[in-house]
Amino acid sequence: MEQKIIDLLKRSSLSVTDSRKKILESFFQENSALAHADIEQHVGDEFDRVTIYRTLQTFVDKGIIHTIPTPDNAVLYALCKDSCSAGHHHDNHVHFICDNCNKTYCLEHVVVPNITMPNNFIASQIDMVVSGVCDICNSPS
Amino acid sequence: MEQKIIDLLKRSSLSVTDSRKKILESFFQENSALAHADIEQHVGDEFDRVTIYRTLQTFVDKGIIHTIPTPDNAVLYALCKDSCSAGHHHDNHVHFICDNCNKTYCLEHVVVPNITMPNNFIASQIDMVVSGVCDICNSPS
DNA sequence: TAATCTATTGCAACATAGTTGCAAAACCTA
DNA sequence: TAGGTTTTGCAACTATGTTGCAATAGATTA
Repeated sequence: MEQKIIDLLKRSSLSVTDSRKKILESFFQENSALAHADIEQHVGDEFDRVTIYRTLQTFVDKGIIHTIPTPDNAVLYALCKDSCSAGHHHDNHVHFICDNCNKTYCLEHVVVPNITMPNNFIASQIDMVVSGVCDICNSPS
Repeated sequence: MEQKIIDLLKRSSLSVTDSRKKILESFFQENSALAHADIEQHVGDEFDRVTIYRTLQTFVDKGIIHTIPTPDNAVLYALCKDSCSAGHHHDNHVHFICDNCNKTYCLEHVVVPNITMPNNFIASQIDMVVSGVCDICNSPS
């Protein structure tokens, strides 16, 4: 784990610091999208609020994570898959927010469908966010 | 215009007040989705910030307007069409944000396509936000 | 249309989210 | 390990949104 994270940082030409390692660790451990507050909680008060903001921004810039728009307008961050490169996300999958457990998933295999735009409208980016009940919350206990 | 607004308020069993009239007027005049800040600007300092927040919330509750999630996580509000009733929006159209003029449109005639969910995921709501260049910005001047 | 009751507004205070400048500390390179 | 560079923490600030409560405006009924 430690090594995987260090490699990822180096590959993105970022210096390896404690806060970056800890924050990336949160994403690998949780395996779902995280809000700023989730991360703050996960790393404890080991790092300053500002550092977390700046680290997340850096990760977005480098294409390590991407942001997800949500219906209630909280900012969520999730790990990008390998196909993402700095500044150019191939982020055309659907996001799913569970109304029950509140987790957010990247549905990597559900591709955003094409839509027909009205005359003279040109689409460059499409965000699709589905909410409902996830597989875990939906399975019989 | 005045009468149309008063009727709409009465139909929603809301009392007719100056702030409600003025805020609704903004929506009818602009004919695009508005952020809280847009409205604050439009009505001037005639009304308190708090009043605007509460009025928008009331309108959402009554199904007069609906919120739109945006990729940069600003809250936008837009008029609901007649098919919306209190609490139950038939809000299955696509929203469009112009990267150039920054206006947000409800593409009333572009219906959110069906998607196939992974096993055991159940979708209850789908939000689709497209960004790009709108017809006005795209037409030759 | 005046009296009364209820709903709405404005104010003040607070809470949360996010940003910026700058000095101190940590990281990387050689 | 010495140097320059990057990152961090602190403090202060802005923007955004919320709550309680007293004052006011709207609706209702006689």
